[in-house]
Amino acid sequence: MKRSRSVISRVLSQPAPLPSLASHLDDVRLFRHAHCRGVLSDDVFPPVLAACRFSPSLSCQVHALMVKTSANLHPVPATALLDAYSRCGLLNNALDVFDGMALRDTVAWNTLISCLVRHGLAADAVSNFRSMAEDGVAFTGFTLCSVLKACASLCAIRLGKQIHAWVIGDGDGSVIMATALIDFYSGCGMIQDAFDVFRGLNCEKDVAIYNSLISACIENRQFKEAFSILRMMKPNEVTLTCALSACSESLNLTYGKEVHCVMIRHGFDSDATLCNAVINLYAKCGEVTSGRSAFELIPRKNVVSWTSIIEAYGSHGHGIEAWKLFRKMVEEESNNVSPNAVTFLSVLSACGHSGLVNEGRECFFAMSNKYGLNPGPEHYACFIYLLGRAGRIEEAWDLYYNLSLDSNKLNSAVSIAMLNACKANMDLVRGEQVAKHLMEQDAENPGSYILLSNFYAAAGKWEKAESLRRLMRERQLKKEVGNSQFDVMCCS
DNA sequence: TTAGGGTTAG
Repeated sequence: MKRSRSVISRVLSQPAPLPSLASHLDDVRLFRHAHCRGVLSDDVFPPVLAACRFSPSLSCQVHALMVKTSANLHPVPATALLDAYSRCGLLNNALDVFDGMALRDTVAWNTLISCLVRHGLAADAVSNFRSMAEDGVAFTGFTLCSVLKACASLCAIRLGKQIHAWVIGDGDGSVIMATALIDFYSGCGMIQDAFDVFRGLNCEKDVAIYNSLISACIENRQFKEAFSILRMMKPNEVTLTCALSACSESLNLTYGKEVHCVMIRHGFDSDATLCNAVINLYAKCGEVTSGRSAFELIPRKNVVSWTSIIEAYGSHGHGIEAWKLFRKMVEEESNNVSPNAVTFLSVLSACGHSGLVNEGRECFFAMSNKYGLNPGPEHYACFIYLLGRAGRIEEAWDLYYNLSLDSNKLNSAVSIAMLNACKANMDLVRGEQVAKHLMEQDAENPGSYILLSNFYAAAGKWEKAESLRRLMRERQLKKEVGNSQFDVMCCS
């Protein structure tokens, strides 16, 4: 921020700006001022792009001005533009900027790779890392941190270990690199290697690396270790969010309440991310009312806050309350929050569990018609489950049949929902068609055999039910045994 | 003057 203000003020030939101008909005205003006075130069664009990197429309407007002044032809402003597009979600614009760059230095490649990782294109990130080397551009620690993230998503252990070996050889003992390595090993399920990186670090450890190790423990279900690390450190908001996540995952409500108290004592109770983790803790541990209280106290509720509380009610069978909250979310204009795909899934699921067919239908169609969101297979599965449970087998079948014409929209979750609908409505003919799809989609999943076997058993087709169990044994497929956990409260 | 690490909802 300091840098951006000084650059702009230099352009305007003005004295140092007032401290009150230190916001993104002020940067943009100053930029507009500079533009009106016709004093735009290449070095104005990077700080302004950093200021409007969360706004697609502002990024596009600045891009237009860059074309007008030819600033887009220079690597530094062009890289800043690529980064702005990447951060505000315009992936194709970002890639076009990179393609149009005549000179691509290390930073430009790093920004591209980081952009691809941010948008979930890990394989493309790795292939561009290789292209970078082929083009003779030297990589840096920045590059490797992004590539390690891609390796974790792809579970590319070999490449990740090669990078680790290179880091050791290069003598990069930075805490940032160590954090990236911990994330990589954790993502690949190699928690001991993550601990080895942590123990082997010779420089001062900061709060982020502790947080990373706690997250690694949670991801690998090592809750005891996560709590031990917590006791050794001075927590910040992120630490407490991780701690709450550990409590939710391990259903440790007692410790979760302690963390909630610590959070209030530290004055972190207006942090939306942390408050959302509190809602999730209470919901997972069955205390929906406490979750609701936490929700009501959040000063600026975001889409995750709303979705968390809707999910909390829905998963505990309170479909009507979940529906009411959804209506409140979309009707209160002051919220300035729109439901996303996860919100719709939570609402559909809540309606399904409570038999709210009309509400579920309204929600399903509003998703695309009103909010422009394409339902994914998980939304179709939820809606078909809801229809089947309510005896609307014809409507469920029409939807399923149309989906079966487009393989991108049909997966095993949708087929399982349809098979359950057929089972609930004793529709053997359609059920057998779905069973065929399911075995094509997921023949390695023991759950599919159990489901099909149960379907035939419910229809009285015992021989078919038994033959599926036999086939499962022959293929040595074993379903993982389910388990439940509960705390026993002792009152003296 | 551009790029890298830790957190929340299904």
